[in-house]
Amino acid sequence: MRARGIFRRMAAVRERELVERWRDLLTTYNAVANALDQTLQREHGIGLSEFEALDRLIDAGDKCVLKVLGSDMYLSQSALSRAVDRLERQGLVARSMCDNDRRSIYVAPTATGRQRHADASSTRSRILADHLG
Amino acid sequence: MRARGIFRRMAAVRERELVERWRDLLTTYNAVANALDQTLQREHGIGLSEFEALDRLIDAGDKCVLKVLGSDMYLSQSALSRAVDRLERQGLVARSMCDNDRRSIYVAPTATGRQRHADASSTRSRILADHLG
DNA sequence: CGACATTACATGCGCGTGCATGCAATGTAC
DNA sequence: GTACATTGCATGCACGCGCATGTAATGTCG
Repeated sequence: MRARGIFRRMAAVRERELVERWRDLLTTYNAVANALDQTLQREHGIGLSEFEALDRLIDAGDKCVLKVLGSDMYLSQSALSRAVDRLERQGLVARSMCDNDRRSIYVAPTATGRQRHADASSTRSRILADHLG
Repeated sequence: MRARGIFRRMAAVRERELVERWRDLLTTYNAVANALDQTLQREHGIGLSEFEALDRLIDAGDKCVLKVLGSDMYLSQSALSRAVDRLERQGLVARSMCDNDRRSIYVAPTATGRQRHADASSTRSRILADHLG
């Protein structure tokens, strides 16, 4: 009887810890994400999702099928499609057909896109150092 | 000369670590937030923001000025106002006038709201244990 | 007292998101 | 070969968000 009470109390403590960790995650994420999004938008004219897509694209090499690019991202397929739309409209990436599988679409950064990414990367480092340093 | 190279390399390593931590934060947050939002919506008819508002309201005691409730939340003032709208429309909280300062508005959970919160809390614990355990 | 700034909240607006769907290309079964 | 399922991407739609603004109540200064 006494033992059951102890176990229940331990479980309750564990739950409170989880909730606290979750609230920390919520506030930290929103603070960093908002700061990044606003600063990138103001200083480089691109939002957070566009930058993340461009960043992972350049990380993956010069050319990447859209599906592969989306496979390790947090965005849904439609959100990524539209983020690439916005990047393309600014001339930062270019879509091209894939001959092997004509359903797939290659995305490649342009020279302008590479430059923009380099500029924005230092902004990202600054914001991340401010919030996560 | 050699020393400058070493420092630059150390700074680069530190930046890569920050970016990696940030990507972890992005993916973890989105995974937990999406799972929580969908499960709460499906099993209890409320979204993540509504639950967070209700949760903090009950944590703060029975009655709370809207401004105070928003002070430790990640949501903007307008987003919180509308989250409370949705909670009120479902009869889970009630707004009331504040006699001291008639600009302020009290928010209080109803009996139904307290019950819904208790039910949803166990769902939250389950999801958090799955993702952060 | 009156004029102006500030606070607390609600709301119009544009935008990015996920979901569901559409469409064309590919794979699979017979 | 034909019929059907599946894959990769684009798009209509509803919705929640932040920003800017509106509105009423309060504080402040002369």
